[in-house]
Amino acid sequence: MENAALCGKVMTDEQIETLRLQIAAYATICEQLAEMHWETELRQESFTGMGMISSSLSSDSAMAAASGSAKICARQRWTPTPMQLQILESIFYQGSGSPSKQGIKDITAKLAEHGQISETNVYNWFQNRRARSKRKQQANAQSEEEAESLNPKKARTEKLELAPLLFH
Amino acid sequence: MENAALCGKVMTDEQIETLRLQIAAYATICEQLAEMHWETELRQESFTGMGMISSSLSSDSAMAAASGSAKICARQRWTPTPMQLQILESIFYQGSGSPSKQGIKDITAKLAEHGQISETNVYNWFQNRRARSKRKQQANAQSEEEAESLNPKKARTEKLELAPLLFH
DNA sequence: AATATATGAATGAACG
DNA sequence: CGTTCATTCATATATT
Repeated sequence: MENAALCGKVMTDEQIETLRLQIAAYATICEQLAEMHWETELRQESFTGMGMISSSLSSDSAMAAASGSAKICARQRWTPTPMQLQILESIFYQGSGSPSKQGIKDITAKLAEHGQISETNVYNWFQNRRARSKRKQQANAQSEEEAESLNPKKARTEKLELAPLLFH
Repeated sequence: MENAALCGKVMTDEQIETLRLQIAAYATICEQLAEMHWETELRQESFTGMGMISSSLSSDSAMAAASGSAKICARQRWTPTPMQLQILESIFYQGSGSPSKQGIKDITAKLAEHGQISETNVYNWFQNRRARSKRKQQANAQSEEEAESLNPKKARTEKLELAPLLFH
């Protein structure tokens, strides 16, 4: 960075923005790795039992581990990565509001390239998207009253749904 | 990193593709923002539902710069007036923790006499009120526990910001 | 001002 | 599918 001062900008603003996006993507990946790590750790509970007297630790230790202590991290809910969100939005926007069973499989497969995801996640996402989209329309419908009579500017823009994407 | 420009490819094809998609998305969003701007200017009514602008854009300097002097940055969150708050609290206290759809309409109408408000605001308020009321009770349940020693139950600070690192 | 808290809003998942 | 819950995010307000 020091050289930047001497030589002028090394990167355009756009490139810097690109970088920022990439960084965000990596942050997401790291989160997912962390989550995978936790899940693996949980799964190990059952496996580690093999080297021990499994019967004796059946319920008690399991309960103790589950309830009392760390349980490190209780399940976090899935959050779409920016990339996943964008893909989802574009699919939704392109008309396929209710993908079929197979469609969900395909979409899930595609999104899996950009982060951990399950078919249930995709299914829920479309469910919610539809529901909230519809509710928003209903809300808009209430403003129908006055526009009717005296408003000739019906060049009325299509109410479009936009894709909120972006990072925090 | 700073020498990347001198060393050939800085980004993989996939990364470039990602960038391209992002840019396309930004273009779309800009169009839609502009359109929304007009619409919101036309109708002063509930900016409640229209939150999509600020939250997602806040971190993006480029977008912020784009909006520039034009305002677009409308959305402030609703804040109940003391009078509205009092009415809401009394309704909640009187047992109607979950007002019906129609109930929300009525309440909204009543509160509108004391300041700008929308049904969504009322809906959210009751949602939050219930949730936080319940959480208080939960807190009591914890007193049963051994107020004890070393249970660091809250790994709560978790929402880590992780460092990005490297391209591949 | 800077930090801490309160609270309006967004959203993934669950429920009927 | 429509509605509700639980959690999280972001901002307004309070406190130092």
